[in-house]
Amino acid sequence: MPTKPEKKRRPATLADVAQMAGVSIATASKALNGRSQVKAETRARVFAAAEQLKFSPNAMAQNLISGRSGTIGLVTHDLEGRFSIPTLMGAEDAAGNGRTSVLLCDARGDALREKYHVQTLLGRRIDGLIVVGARPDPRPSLGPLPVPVVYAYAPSENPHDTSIVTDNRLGGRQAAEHMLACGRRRIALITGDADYGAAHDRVDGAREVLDAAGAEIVQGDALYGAWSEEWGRTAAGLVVAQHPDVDGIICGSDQIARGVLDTLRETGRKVPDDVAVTGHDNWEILALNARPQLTSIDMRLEELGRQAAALLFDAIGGRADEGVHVVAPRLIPRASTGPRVA
Amino acid sequence: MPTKPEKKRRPATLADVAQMAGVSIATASKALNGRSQVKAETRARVFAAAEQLKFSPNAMAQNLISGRSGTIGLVTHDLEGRFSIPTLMGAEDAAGNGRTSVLLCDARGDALREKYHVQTLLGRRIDGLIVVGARPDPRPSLGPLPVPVVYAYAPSENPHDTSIVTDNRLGGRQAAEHMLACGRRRIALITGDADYGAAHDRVDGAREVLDAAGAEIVQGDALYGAWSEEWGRTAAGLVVAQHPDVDGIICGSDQIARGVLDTLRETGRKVPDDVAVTGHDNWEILALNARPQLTSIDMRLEELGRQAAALLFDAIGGRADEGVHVVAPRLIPRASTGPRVA
DNA sequence: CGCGAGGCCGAAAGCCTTTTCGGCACATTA
DNA sequence: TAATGTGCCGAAAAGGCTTTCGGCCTCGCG
Repeated sequence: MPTKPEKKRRPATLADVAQMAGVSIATASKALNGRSQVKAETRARVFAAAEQLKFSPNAMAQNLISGRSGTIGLVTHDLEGRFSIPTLMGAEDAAGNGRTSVLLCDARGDALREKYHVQTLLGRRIDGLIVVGARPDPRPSLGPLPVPVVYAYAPSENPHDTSIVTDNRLGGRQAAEHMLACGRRRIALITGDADYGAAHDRVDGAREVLDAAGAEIVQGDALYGAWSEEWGRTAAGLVVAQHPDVDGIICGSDQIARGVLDTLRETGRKVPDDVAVTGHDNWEILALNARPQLTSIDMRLEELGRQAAALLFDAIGGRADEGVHVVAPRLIPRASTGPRVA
Repeated sequence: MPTKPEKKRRPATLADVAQMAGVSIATASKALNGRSQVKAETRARVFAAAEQLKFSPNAMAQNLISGRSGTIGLVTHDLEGRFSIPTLMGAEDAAGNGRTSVLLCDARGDALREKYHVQTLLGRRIDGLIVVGARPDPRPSLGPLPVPVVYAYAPSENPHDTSIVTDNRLGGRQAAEHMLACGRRRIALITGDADYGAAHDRVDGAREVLDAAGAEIVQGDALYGAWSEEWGRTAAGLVVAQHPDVDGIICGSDQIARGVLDTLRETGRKVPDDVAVTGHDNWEILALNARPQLTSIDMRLEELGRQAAALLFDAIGGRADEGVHVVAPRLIPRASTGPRVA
């Protein structure tokens, strides 16, 4: 059946409420906002009228006065990506609990699109901006903007901007320390694309710990390749062929670790009895479905996002805190690591 | 150069531009908006002033007049989820190309939180609302709202709402037809949680095609279990033990398919020579890393999101199109299917 | 009874922009 | 010259709300 041409009923305004309650607009406003200069009985009348008219204050008008929009912009570069989403979640969470809403834009790694989005967001008078990167390497600064900016996951190249990132070096250390705690002494490092600073940071952290403990890094250095299971299988094949006595493999990602586990199983190594394996990212869909389930480094990205929002709110409140902040990851122990079984 | 002691550098307003250009506010507005009643030379002066002051019109004031906010709300229930994100991307894409921005809220499957978010979104005078579900089963309607609503991925229970979903039944048919095209005649169906309507829809679609072709469904019915690799391994073990002559397995998800592939390899079956396998969802991180790479049904969720936005814009424009719309999935052929090799 | 003190309420300004409409200056026509 | 156009521009209202400030009324106290 066709739509009934109902008269377009615009939403109730404060004036409507005031009229129904028999008071002035000013009084209605004060009543609804809890100002003290209204008699209790009057206030009740106003509330009743507002209720009946389903009045909800026009945020645009309110913001026009206050000069604040009660929104923050969230520009992401990787909406389909694994890493930006949890960050976004944390930020949305921190914002949603308050009175601010999130305007989302996806710039898809395109600087031009980013600029365009930032411009329209500024036109909407956002109170602040969070920029979520697609990968952890530093990115160009947006330059001075009329509102505070926080760079999350990917830090700004400008140290005077406010950034918050995950501590990849510490993640590497945690993996290595865990290996040592499991009694492993001949460790292989298999990681992804050497173009990623994060790959090196994780390796550096691990090497620092292993060197200090006098443990061996088989082949002397990490194996760089790709962030894929395929590379994990290949690299693990190399390692077990050339160093049959390897007893621990630290992987730069959970995908790589999945590949490593496959090769180990197919070459007859028991995990963790013969070889312990750690992943990185704690991507549960991979880590929990692995055989055995995968010990992994959780970057706590959601927490990162939450803190990004917290930093932003601080900056909006005038307490800017420039520089690069870090969120400590944590190791989630599962069945792929444990003591050696000789 | 006498600089005024500006205490707080608020963003430039139209009045500032007008003053600098030596014209009235009205003229400045008309100049910037391309109205015809301005002399070219005057217009140039205004533009120059705007440029210099970095003027960007206050969207809140504009919207206050027009009554439209130029924003749409996007309520998701599964921000970390695999399925809502592409839908959200498509919607963001469709909106971002126009002049509308997206206000994002995550309700986390909580109806109360959803209600709260919808309320604040309405306060912000969104022009429309998209609700993205976490799973494809029908969900309660939000009831009549002062703005158009489109339910994406999870349809509304109310057939008079506008919903858009993926065609799971067709997805099942596509998988089955592909199996037949590959010459398979003894097919097993392994799928996930029987609580999901989508699981049944996919099975029904497949059965319809297989029955029509007179092909055998081993064990007579689908095996329902969980959406996990573990279940895929287990179920595949059952199937090959009881029906050694199975030559095709249609899986309800890529995760299940991954598990199935593992078991097939470990029981010495060659894929696709002995058994062909299809997944569902085309989750590339799983499908592309599988051995062999996995043929899968792509639900085209991004397209679904785009169409959701398109439907919403239509409704905002007065051309509402109620009912449940479907997006056709498509099969992505990869190495896990192919002709039998006797 | 007079007077200051509060307690409540309402008129009006203001936020920033768009849009309507009236007015002014100049050119054209009768 | 007077009447009519035409092209540009500006005053002012509108949009919904908050806030300031002045005014009225009642009350308590001297």
